[in-house]
Amino acid sequence: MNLKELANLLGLSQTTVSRALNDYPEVNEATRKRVVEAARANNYSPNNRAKGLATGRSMAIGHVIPISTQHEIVNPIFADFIAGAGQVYSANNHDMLLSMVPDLEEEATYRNMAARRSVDGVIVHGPRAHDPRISLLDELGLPFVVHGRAGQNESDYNWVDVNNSRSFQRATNFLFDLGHRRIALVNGLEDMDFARRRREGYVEALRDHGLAPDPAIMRSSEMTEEYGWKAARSMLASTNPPTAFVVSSMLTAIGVRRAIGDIGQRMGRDISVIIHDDVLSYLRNGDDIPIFTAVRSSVHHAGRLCAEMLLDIIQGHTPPPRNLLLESELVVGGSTGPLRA
Amino acid sequence: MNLKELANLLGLSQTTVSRALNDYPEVNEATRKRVVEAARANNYSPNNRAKGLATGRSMAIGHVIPISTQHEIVNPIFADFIAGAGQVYSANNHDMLLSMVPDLEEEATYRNMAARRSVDGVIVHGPRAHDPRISLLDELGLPFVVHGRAGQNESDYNWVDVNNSRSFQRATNFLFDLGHRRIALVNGLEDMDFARRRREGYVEALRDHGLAPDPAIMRSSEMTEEYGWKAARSMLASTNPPTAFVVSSMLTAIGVRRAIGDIGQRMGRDISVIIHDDVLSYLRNGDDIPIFTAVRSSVHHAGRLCAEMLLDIIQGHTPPPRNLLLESELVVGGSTGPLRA
DNA sequence: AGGCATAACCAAAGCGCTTTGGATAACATG
DNA sequence: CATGTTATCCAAAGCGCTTTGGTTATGCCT
Repeated sequence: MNLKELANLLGLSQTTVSRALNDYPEVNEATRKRVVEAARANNYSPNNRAKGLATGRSMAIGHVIPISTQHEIVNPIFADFIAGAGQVYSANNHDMLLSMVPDLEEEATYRNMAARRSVDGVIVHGPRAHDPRISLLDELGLPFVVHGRAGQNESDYNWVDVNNSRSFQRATNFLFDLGHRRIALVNGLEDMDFARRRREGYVEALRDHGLAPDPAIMRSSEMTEEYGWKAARSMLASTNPPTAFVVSSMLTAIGVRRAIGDIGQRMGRDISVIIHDDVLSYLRNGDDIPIFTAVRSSVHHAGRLCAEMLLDIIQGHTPPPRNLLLESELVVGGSTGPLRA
Repeated sequence: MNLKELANLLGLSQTTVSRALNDYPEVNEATRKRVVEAARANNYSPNNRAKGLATGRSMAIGHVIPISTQHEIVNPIFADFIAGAGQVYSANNHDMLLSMVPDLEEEATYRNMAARRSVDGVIVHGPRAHDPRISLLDELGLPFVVHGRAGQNESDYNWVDVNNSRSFQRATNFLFDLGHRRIALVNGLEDMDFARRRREGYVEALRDHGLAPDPAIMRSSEMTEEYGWKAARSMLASTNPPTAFVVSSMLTAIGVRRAIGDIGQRMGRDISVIIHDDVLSYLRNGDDIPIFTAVRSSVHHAGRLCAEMLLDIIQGHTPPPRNLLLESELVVGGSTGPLRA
C-alpha cells in the first residue's frame, strides 16, 4: 500500500493524505482522523527512501565502530552504548546505520556516508589522543558527536565524555587513604584519549602524595582479561610488588583477580583493586554489594546522551558546539581494604 | 555533485553516465573510462535513497537485537557476530541497519521494516524454543536468516546454527572420561533454543553413563558472571557437591571459577570446568594454552556465514530454504583434570 | 451586495536515480 | 542500392513521497 493507493481509496488527493499524516494544520480534523484510521487499517507506512528523497533527510544516524587492526578487537562497551543510543533513535523515528570497519578504513567510510547522504549525522567512537576524524567530519559538513574527546580544541566540536582524569585521581586517592603507597596502574591503550587522561589523573594523585610515577608498575594495553592477568602476575612477582591496583576495566580486573588468586592471595584483604566500571549489562559489578570498588559511569547512559545531543543538533534546536562532561561516582565494594602491615 | 551535474560536465546524458558507472555493456570502453575518472575526480557517489527508490532495493540488511526485558541485558556475543556480518556487507556494498528493541516490541519492529521497505532482508537473533518471528517474517515476505534455530519445522526456513546438543554431549563425555560422575550444568536461559539443545546433549551423555539428570545440579539463567558465581557457590556448598561443571559461556565460567577460589579450591586440580567458547574478541580463552577446556565455535564466523547466506538468497542465487549446521571443536585447556580420589 | 479573509482541498513539480524505448551513425549483407 | 545489424548514445517516464502554488467554498464585514 502506497500513498497514491491510500489517497484513491479515501477519495482524497495525495497532498491531503500526506499532510494529514504529517500533522499539518491545513486539514480538517475529521478528515485527518479518517485518514489516520485508514492508514492503520491498511497497514500503511511511508516508504523510507521516497520520504528521504523528497525531504533531503535520511532519518538515520551512522555509527562507525573502529575495529582495532592490531588486535581485531571490538570494544565490549559498544554494545551497551548502542543499546542506549538506539532507544533514543527509536523514540524519534530514526534508524541506526552501523559500520564496523578496520580503523584504517574509517576515513573512506565517513566520506562515503557523506557523499551518498545515507545518514543525517554520525557518532564518533573511540577517539584517539589526536584524532583526524574530527577535522574530516568538519570538512564533510556531517553533523557529529564524539563519545569521548580528542585532545585538540575541545570546545570546537560536540562531545559527551566522562571526567576520566578526575575519576582516576579519586580512585588513586582512595587507595592512598587506605594506607597504600605502592599503587599500580593497569590502563587501556594510551593512544586512546580516555586512557591518556586516566593516566594523568593517576599521576596527579601520586604527585599529590609526593610520589613519582614508576614505569615498573604502569601498564597499558588492550583491555582484555588475559592482559590483566599477565600484567598483574608480572608486577606481583617483581622485587617491589604493588599492594594495590587501579584498573581501567572490569574485564581486565577479572584477570588481575585471577593473578592474585594464583599466588594464594586474596583480593580485598591482601591486595586492593579499584576499577573503572562502565556498568555493562552482562558484566554487572555484583547486584547487592559491589564485587569491585569502582568509579562508575554508565556507558548505556552515555549512549542516550550522545544520541539526544546529536538529534538536537540535527534538528537545529541548539547551536553547536555542545559539550557534556560527566562525573563518575565512587562506590565501595569488596575489592579494597587497608594496607596490611 | 549529482548525476545530472556530472553528466552535464561530461557532455553526456544521465543515461549513459549511469550505465557507465553500473557496468552496462552498451557503452563505449573509452567513454566508460572517462566517466569513471570524472566520477572519482569530482568525488561523486550516487545518492543512496534515490538509487533505492529507482531500483526498489535498499541495499541494507536489518538486524533486530532483542533486549531481554526481564534483565535489560544485551547478549555480549552480538558485538562479534555483528562485526563478522558487517565485513560481508561492506564487501558487498550493503548497509547494516540495527535495531535494539525490548523483546516485546520485536513484532512491531519487523512489521515496520517491511512496510517502510527500509531493508532487503533481516537476520534473526536469539531464537526462542518456539519463536513466532519466523512465521511473522514469512507472512511479511521479508527474506531472513536465523542465527540459531527455533524448534518448529527446521527445514522450512534459513538458518545457521552450531550443533549445540552434540557439542554439550561431547563436553560432558569428556568429563566422564576423566572419571567424573557428579557433573553440574550451568546453562543459559532455557526458553532460548540453544540452551534447550545444550541441556539435551548434557542429559544424553548422562543417560549414556547410566545416570539420571539431577535438578539439584542443573541451573539455568541469563549468562552473567554473577550467576555463575552464585550457582557454583550454592552447588559446592550442598551435601553432595559436583566435582565438575559444564558451563554455557566463558563469562559465567569466570563466576564459577571465582566460587571455586572462594572455598580455597583450585580449578583444574580440585574441580573441573568445561565451557562453551564463542571466541569473543575481547574475551579470549588464553592466547597460548587455553585457560578453559572448551567446545568452541566462533560467533564472528557465524556472523559472516549468516550474512553471506542472506545476501545470496536476496540475490536469488540459491533457492531457500538453506541450512548450515556447524560442529564445534573440543580444545583442552587448564580447567579440567582427572577426578581426585 | 460586493469584497475579503480563511478553511480545506488539489494538481503538478521535484528530489536523484534507473530503465524503457527509441534515435543515429557506421558497417556489413545480398 | 536497399536493408539489416550493431554499437553507442539519448529523452523521458517512473520510483513514492513532500511541497509549492494554486482553486473553491464558506463566512464575515461594511
